[in-house]
Amino acid sequence: MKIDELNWTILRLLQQNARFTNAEIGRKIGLSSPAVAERIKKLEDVGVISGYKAEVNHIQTGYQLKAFVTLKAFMGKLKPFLDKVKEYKEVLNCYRITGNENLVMEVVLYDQFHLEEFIDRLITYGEVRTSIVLSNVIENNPIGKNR
Amino acid sequence: MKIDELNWTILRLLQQNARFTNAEIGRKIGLSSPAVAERIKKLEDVGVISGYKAEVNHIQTGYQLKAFVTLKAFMGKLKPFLDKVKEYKEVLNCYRITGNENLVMEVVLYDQFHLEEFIDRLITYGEVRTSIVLSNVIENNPIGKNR
DNA sequence: TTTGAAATCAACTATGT
DNA sequence: ACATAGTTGATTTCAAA
Repeated sequence: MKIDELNWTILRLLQQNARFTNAEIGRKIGLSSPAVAERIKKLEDVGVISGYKAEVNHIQTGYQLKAFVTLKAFMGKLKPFLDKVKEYKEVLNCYRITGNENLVMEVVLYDQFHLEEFIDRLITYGEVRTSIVLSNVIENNPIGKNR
Repeated sequence: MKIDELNWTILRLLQQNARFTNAEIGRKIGLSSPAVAERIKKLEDVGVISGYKAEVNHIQTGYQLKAFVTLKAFMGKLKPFLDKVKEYKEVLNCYRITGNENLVMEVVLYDQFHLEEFIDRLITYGEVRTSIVLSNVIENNPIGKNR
């Protein structure tokens, strides 16, 4: 799909705040609210916009720690783990990756005891590397037209 | 803030689809729409819900590659990079982390040439490790009450 | 429950092929 | 002449008081 300048602006705005009304967006880009609605609907239909999500502050919900955990699966252990990981509520995202490790997971945890217990669940499947998040340098930078 | 069962359900629903109306949510959990509105407003005020974001499919927008890139900064190069990275449109998220590396970045790229050019920008600041994302095992699993 | 605002739908208009 | 993208105004639905 062709994404023109106006659509890029709409995408940027909705990535910043999905609750902008069509009228507000229209005011910013110089279109009527039905025209904006039409453009957004098309972006949704084509799959450029795949959904609208509330962003939850994990610390406010009691998850004090966030971490990136990689797994280098033992021989024959990757498939079983791919099934198992779906049951882990702590895992926000899990990706297959190239390189020395097979998977990287973004996880939230209550505290260091929770982290320890979580790692214990993984070590039967492979080598585990854990990087605890200290701070956010950039968070949810909207995708835009670049270069 | 105390988050009861109903609020956890509301959070789960809004993380799946931020466009549920108060009435729809109310129907699912057996509350009136104003009651739901009041609960959501409190979750927002307290900061449990920090925003509502449109989710954009990066492949549909022309970014064929997604990767995790870590940086182990050279002596004295971390601070300069923390300033510089804010200018990089490819970087969706960037976190300070514990461990051998200082930073992990989630980036989107047009193609392997773009990736090469991006890495070239980083190598003056430190050691770079790149893991290209092959597939999503778990994507945007909502935070919930667990264990 | 009521009020105001916003989304939706219909009909019409302008522009470009 | 037809297709595409936009406006305007009426109706319905939603959210805020």
